[in-house]
Amino acid sequence: MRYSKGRRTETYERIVKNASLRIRERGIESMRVADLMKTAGLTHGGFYLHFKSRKDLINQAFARAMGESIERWQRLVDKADGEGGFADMVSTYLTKRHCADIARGCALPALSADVRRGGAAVRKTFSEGVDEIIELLAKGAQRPTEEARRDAIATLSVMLGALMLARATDRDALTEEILEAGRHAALEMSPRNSGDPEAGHSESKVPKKLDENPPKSTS
Amino acid sequence: MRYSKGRRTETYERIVKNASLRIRERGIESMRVADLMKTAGLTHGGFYLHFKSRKDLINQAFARAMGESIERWQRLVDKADGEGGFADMVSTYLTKRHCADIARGCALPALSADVRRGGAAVRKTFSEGVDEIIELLAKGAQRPTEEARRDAIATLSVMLGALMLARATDRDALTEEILEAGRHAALEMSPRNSGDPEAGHSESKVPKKLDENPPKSTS
DNA sequence: TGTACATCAGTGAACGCGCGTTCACTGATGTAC
DNA sequence: TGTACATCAGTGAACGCGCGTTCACTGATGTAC
Repeated sequence: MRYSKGRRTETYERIVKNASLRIRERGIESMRVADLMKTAGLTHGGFYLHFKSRKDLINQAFARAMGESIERWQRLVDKADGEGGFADMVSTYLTKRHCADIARGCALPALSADVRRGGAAVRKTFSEGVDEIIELLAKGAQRPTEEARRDAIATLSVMLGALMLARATDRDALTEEILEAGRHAALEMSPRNSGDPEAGHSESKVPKKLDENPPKSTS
Repeated sequence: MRYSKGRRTETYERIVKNASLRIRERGIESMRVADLMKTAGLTHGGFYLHFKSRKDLINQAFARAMGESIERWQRLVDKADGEGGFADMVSTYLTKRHCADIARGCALPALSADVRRGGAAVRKTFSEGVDEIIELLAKGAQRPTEEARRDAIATLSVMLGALMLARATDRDALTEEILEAGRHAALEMSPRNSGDPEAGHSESKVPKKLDENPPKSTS
């Protein structure tokens, strides 16, 4: 099995993949070289055959996480353009499931705080990625670019903000309430929903199926 | 000067204060005991006279940061109830100034990612604090509690999300564009602004003075 | 087909460094006389 | 008022541990003959 063609590339891919999950789960700086190699079924010594340094891997892994996230947004937007509209997109993003599955979830809520404290390469990748996602969200709207981008940013901000708050919160009722409020708000302000001010208020379109625990004031 | 009454308490306070700034600036896990003591003008050995462990200080410092942030929100809301309304609150929060001054800024955007990865004490303090802030924002609204809370959470989410995106971004034009979009959206959805759907569209109330660099698509 | 050799992904001991924590000691202050 | 002593916040050397990085070595595979 050893030396089968492309073996080295396979290993490289496996490490980057694992790292892209790990940094989302535990934070960029918490990534440990030996720990990661163990996860990949290897010992720590071989690491430097594939990467110049720990920081080098971090840059690769972060780029991978961003790339996946952009693809994810692309799929969500494609689906929104087909059936469902933004409602599906929003209610896929703001769920308990996405709350729990940070490792495979969107890189924006998982890593934006780490990016701010991170290196230049990471910040550049992030900025370009965010701009791409904004473009994705704004593209479909039949309105002036500037306005569409503004609403796209607003939608992205609520979704990001609500998911982060929901994840950091440790009381189930509050978590659910935040997700529900986020879904409601994101839908109201999405670029393709509010072409005219009236049409924006689409209460009935917000799917409620995810509310096992009806939101309630809890303090 | 040594042994003047309350000297020990003063030192304790100074360390907690410095730590509360430091964890916001660099993240909870990046806080170093020796480094922090140096900032307080002391050597590392004395640390354990005041704290049981590094984690103990982290809990204290985080509680301090949350406390300050809640007070900050209280002041913002008080001011909003007087003159200015929500416009002032929003445009104070979503500025380049707040972007830059993370250490003394709101703990929510600075630390919510760290909270998710943090200990039980930190998560509890955070959850209770967030609930308090939601209550603060919802209180003034003359509408059903549930609806007011929902809008309060939405406002908080955009402000948090937009500030985090703006901070993580490294291109000035994009940063400004995100702040502006956040200001616009937060104002539209604030609990006291949208008593009826029509009154909510208060474009003219969003202060534009902060746009030295007019937002533009940059990719 | 079988044997000797070259290749190179992966191994694991070792090194240096930073960091949290401990502990015997210091020395300025307050107090007893 | 002056002197001896007790107190205790703060000092800094030392310890153990985890981690990033290096490097001489291993051993399975592919190739030459």
